[in-house]
Amino acid sequence: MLNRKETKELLASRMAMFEQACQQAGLKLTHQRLEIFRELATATDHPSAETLHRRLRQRMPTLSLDTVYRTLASLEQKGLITRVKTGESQARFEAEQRQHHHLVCERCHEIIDFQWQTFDDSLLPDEILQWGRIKSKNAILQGLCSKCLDAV
Amino acid sequence: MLNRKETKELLASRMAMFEQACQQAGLKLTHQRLEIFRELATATDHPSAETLHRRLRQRMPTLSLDTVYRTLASLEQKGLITRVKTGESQARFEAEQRQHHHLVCERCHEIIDFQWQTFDDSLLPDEILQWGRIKSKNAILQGLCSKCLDAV
DNA sequence: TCTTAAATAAGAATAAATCTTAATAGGGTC
DNA sequence: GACCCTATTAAGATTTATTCTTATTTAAGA
Repeated sequence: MLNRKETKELLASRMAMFEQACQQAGLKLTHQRLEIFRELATATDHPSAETLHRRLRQRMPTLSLDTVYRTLASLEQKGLITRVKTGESQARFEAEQRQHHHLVCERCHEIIDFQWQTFDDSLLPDEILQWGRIKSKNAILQGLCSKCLDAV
Repeated sequence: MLNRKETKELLASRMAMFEQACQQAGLKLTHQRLEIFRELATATDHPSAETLHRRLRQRMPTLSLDTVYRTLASLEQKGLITRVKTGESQARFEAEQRQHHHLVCERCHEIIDFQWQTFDDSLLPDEILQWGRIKSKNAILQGLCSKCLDAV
């Protein structure tokens, strides 16, 4: 695990990278955009727009929900964040862009990231290759987390 | 590929299995329920509730959209159909319950099923096992299908 | 500092899904 | 086959999630 100082430095470098990416993408460095990204980048629970808005409102009381939606959509479009594929009604997001996979609790909808090098290294079935251009390859595991198992 | 007669027989046996499953689940065999399932079972495009409703209305003009939504929800809850995990605003469904994986075009949102035995046989990373009870393990590939690649 | 286009807040509007209610229809019982 | 009971349905109202409209503000380049 990282200590507080290391975590802080990591975030600072992520924010610096984000600012650079925004400039290259032609996006202005607005306070709202920076804070929305920062909140998402520090969250580990793949929050929805509403959840982010609720959290950010603590420190930015005038932030509108629409701005959160609009910002998430534009950052997704520029490839700076990702919309998580779920079956839920509210869309959920993540800032993590390194290769990883998801473990989803079908009861509480918690989503956990995990690494799986063996999968990343595996070759695709041959029939797939003629389909088009594959851009990403991910695993989704579903089940019940231990908390939900206990809660029965 | 199957010929017309084989396809017809396959569907008949699926419908028989579905009827049995409904009875075991305590669901009445209503005309609407049977037709909604039949339509989904013969579709290969992972349709949304609205798409199913549009198709079914050709032969069932009084079918309400609400019934399609309600039926899909109850069949999902009984494990007879599956809600496909996408990032789209409209939920999409499939009747296929055999193990398979998805190939998704990020431009036209076409979803193709495929088999991947190597993946199915692979072992999960150790850290995962303590998380809870894993019920399913699937791969999602994303990219651009050949039609969309050509259309640029 | 000035300018300009992009971004924002607020509330209206739309889209997707669910709820309410009265009517209908499986499917078990006689 | 007629009857009954409850699940299911259609229709339209409602809720929830997201997007649009418009007037105002602000980042960032001249």
